[in-house]
Amino acid sequence: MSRNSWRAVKDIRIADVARLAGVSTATVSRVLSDPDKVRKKTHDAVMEAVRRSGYTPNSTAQKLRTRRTMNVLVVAPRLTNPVFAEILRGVDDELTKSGYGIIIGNLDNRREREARYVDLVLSRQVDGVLLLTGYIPEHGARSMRESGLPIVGMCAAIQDPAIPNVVVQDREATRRAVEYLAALGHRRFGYISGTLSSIIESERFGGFKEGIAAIGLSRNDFVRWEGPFVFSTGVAAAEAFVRMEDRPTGIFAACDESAIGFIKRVRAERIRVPQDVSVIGFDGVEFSDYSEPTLTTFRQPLHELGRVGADVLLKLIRGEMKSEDWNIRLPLTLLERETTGPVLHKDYKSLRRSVF
Amino acid sequence: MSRNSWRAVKDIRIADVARLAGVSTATVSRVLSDPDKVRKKTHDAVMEAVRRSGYTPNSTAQKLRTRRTMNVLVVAPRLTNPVFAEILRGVDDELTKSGYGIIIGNLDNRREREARYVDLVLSRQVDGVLLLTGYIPEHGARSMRESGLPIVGMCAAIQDPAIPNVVVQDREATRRAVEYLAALGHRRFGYISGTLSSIIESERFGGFKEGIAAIGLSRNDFVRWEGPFVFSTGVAAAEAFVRMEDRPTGIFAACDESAIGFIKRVRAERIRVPQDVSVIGFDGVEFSDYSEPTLTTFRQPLHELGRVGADVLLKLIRGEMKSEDWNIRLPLTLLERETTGPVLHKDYKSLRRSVF
DNA sequence: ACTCAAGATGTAATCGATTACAAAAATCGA
DNA sequence: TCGATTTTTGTAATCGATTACATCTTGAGT
Repeated sequence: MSRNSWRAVKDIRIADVARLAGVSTATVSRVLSDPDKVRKKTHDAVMEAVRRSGYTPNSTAQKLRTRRTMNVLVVAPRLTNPVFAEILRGVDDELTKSGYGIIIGNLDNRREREARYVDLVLSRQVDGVLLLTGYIPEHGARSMRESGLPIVGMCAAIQDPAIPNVVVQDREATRRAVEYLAALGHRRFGYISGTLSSIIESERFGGFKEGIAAIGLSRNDFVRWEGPFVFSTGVAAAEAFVRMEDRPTGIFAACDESAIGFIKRVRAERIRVPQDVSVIGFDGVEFSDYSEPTLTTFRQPLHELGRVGADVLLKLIRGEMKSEDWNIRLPLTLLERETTGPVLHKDYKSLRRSVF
Repeated sequence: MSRNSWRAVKDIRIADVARLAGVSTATVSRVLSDPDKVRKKTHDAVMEAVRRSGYTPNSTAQKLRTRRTMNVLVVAPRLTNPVFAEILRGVDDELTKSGYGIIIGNLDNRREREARYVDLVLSRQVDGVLLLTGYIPEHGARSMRESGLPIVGMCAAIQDPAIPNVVVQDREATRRAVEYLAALGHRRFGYISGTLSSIIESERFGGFKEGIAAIGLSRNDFVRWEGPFVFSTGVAAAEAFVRMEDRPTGIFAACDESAIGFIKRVRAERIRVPQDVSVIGFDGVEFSDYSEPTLTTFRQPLHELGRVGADVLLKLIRGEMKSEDWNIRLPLTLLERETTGPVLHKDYKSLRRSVF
């Protein structure tokens, strides 16, 4: 069986259409791309030939000739994460309007996969790149950076004047989270981290520490539990939490998954949320609406983030703007729901005694 | 500003490398694609030139010449659905091993988006198609079906001998769900549907009715609540449920989201799960592990489904097999957890009185 | 009817690789 | 060392479109 055994039986080229319509290939091309440049009568004849032959231009040939691929690479750390999936929807909506396609660069949290996507750039398979990671992938001798291709960062800011960033204000939001808990009377805090090497994590932890400082507390007034952005990180944090002598009462989780994992686990120990411990998440993914109790969290404008990022990239590709001075920072919304509340007892141990 | 203002300053072509190495373009090409065909000395000289110039072949030109794009189109109804995201991971793992890329066809539940992806096929931008939908998109005069491109169905079986299906046994599983609830003593059932027009839904509902018949009951012994595969469908079902006189005690939901939406809502009415009503979901997505109570559900082998589907498609593309007689059906696993239990009271009204 | 500009169409180069075929170089045996 | 054979390399056609430039039509103005 030949290697190309699967190919369509009939493959119609522009020359076939030209012959059928009795014109040159140039005319057929013009009819399809710039109809005003040909006479109505010719136009109709060509269109008729196109219809009858079922011709669709070979887009690879178009790409080669025009040097535009109409594709954009979106590099994401992990596709199963609903945050990235939702951003992707926004990106897709915007790109589709302009006829651009998406090629997914799913790192699946494995950094060695980067090489593959850098190659897509170097071999000119895309016209631009959206980075949902906080850094520019390197690869061998050359990198995306040197390719000259437009890149937009959509994670925490990439420090490079040539690269515009479209991000959310996670530092500010995290800081607000601490202040919000403090206003409810909390004075001992827990911080459940995300993936340590990620820039998002360091932004959020940075904001957290700013908040701690802002309310006049110090490094001694909080504990930090570490792990990636997944449910089980919250579960592990909860297990450390229940073993503590002097438990914090206000918990900030760097993502909703770990917040929910934490809550599920502490409730199994008959610790009540929010009466015994308040928990605040981050992201505002859909299932946080359905957790028990409903999660207090910051909702990211994910769809908008995707749309704005894609829009900036398209402007860059079209040469309608330069990279400098494009750092957009979208605000987050605090959803005050059921997992946070005022501190009931200063001394948690006495609380336990009184309840059980 | 010129239209191509973004393009890299230096663009190295194969001819540049050839000149640098003092050989012809044919030799450079051979060094890169079939190194054994050239003398070691030439090989080294060419590689040195490649390294020094930072050459990467223009893959669009390669595609045009070889008529292979090394891309596969994956058509999915909705990307934010964790089920599809997980399948996609499996697909990605398998395709990456063979050097193929993924182009995402996200329908976002809007059927009119199909045209765009049919065009990708007709304009020969992909070598094959994986359908996570239950039907082949049509478009204008021609369709994917006529393109002659290999297609693999990964939803409920597509009825076309030319198209292999790699699917899960959802009909059997749903039937088993009914029998499982019946074994716990349930005799009045509720069925929370998924998107009505989807083939998955009709498969699952079909299995449900088979189960009802198998335990000797009839159409009068269950109610069906309709809606798409989302949380709010379960919420709406719950609202109808609480208004009922003679409530069912065994609920099957066609997806975990609606099962969780249902549970969240009935608990708000102080109806207990599973003491008052048992709920069984479908899919086994990650957050079903963290719902309260932990959801009883069928776990789909999503990652494996993706890998197997991609593998079948690659075999088809390579001409290593024919489409006929390739219908793979993967089994599901029942996760018996906390939302199902034996029937406690035959008469639910007396139950309410006795409890509150 | 004639000129000339504007508009429509055709010819052929081009995008950047791969590869059939031809030509040259290396290898081998006698 | 010579010719036959095998291996290596080069030349040029090819994939299928777009588009600069040349050429031919059309129609307005006089």
